[in-house]
Amino acid sequence: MALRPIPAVPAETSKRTPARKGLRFLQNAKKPETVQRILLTAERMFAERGLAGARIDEIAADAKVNKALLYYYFGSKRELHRHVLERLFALLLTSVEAGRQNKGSPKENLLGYVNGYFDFVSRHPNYPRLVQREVMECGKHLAWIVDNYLRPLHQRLARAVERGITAGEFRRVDAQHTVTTLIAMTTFYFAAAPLLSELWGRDALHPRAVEGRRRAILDFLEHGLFRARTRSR
Amino acid sequence: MALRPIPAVPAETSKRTPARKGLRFLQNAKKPETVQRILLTAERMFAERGLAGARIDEIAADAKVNKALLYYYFGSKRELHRHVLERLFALLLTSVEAGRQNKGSPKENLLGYVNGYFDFVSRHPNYPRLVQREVMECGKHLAWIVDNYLRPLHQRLARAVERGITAGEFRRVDAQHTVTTLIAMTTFYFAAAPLLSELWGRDALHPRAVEGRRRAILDFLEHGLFRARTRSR
DNA sequence: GCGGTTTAACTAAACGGTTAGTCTAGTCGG
DNA sequence: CCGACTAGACTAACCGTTTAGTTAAACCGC
Repeated sequence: MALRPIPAVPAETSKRTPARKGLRFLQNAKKPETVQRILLTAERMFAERGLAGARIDEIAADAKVNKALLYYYFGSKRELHRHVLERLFALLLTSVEAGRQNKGSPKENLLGYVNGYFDFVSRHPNYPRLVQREVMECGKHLAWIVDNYLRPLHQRLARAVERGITAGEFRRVDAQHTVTTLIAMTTFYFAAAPLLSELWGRDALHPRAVEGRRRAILDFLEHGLFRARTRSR
Repeated sequence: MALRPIPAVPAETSKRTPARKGLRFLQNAKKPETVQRILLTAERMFAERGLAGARIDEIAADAKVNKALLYYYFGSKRELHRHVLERLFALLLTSVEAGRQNKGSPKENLLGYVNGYFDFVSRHPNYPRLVQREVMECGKHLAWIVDNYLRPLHQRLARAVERGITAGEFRRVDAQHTVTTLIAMTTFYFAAAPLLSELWGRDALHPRAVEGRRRAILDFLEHGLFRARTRSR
């Protein structure tokens, strides 16, 4: 049943991230497909079992390379994990960047963010589990992620909500909690997809199920946040 | 700041779960407080770092017992982990059982569940992280948890939603997705509490913050689910 | 074009630190 | 005496990491 592992999805853009010193594969990269295969396999494993639970041997075997190659490219398990995360965060940022529209009403603006985030996560279903894992342990690693990636996103969303409130399009809600709820509705669904598949007896990541989820979120959002002419307050 | 570990909370009832054969501490239990201390420490560690990430030596040291005592009582790391989970599930079931009210309108009924779940989670903030960890990996362990604990709960909630719809009190929403959203709004908040604390610069588990979250959820629920006279559809 | 050199990609196998789990010998309170 | 518990040494396996190579292609002077 739907408890098969969730495959990692490669980057949609062929151009790679700018060079980082000390990392061979980003400088010359004669065979980028191997590095990709390692990254995608690692993404899947880390999402499923976490940094501590994933096994280097298994990642190497699944990626069909010798495990020494992981060290040749990434230096250590932690570094590999960091690269998996950073790759996804970079994709998320560009994805959200692409989906935003500064013109348009606050409602259209917010819906752009919500749909953008939902699109990204449905294209990268491992992302929520990887981030959830980071977010659940209170280490300094977390602070770094928050400062560099999550806080900017949350602040944008919060501002979008506040603009909607001052424009009178949204109800007078708590912006912080509303953003949390928005993120939760998408993130939880994909992070708990194995559970929901088991629970419903059908694959929660099937495209039809995913679109159903999107509709449910937009519906809830519509009647939970937006002030319509026919509704009070 | 708010990145301190989240303490585990002991059972509210003094009576223990019925005896299981093969487990010394449940049969005679001359010093139940030691067993409790082990369980609560393990709960905190497993929530923070997961089964694979938590260290037996560290749990023993934090619980101020000799490591051999963990094996004396629980036999293995996995068994200890299983007991931590089962203890919490048992508490959850009794807690939800206590909070339900079959009389009353569908709305009151559903609110009873939502508040009951919220109360339980806010009293046991480690629960969401422990369960989230289980739910994210697709093992057979998951199927067992779902069948025994999660499915019954979800079904009750789904029926509560459906009754509200047929009674005309709720909008005509998808019951499954609505339940998922209800669970998500509470679960995600507490599971991601370390993140939110970091993000907001204040402790997300502080009682005032927790009550703020409850209000936000109920508000969202009110305007997202319930059909009011003044609202359309 | 051709031998020789370099370099990136990759491997087999060992190495060694960590850690779950065990054992012994014993203490202490009732 | 017995059951709860400790101190701490110990083991065996697991698993991250390293080493010491091999292969193949690109490069280069002639």
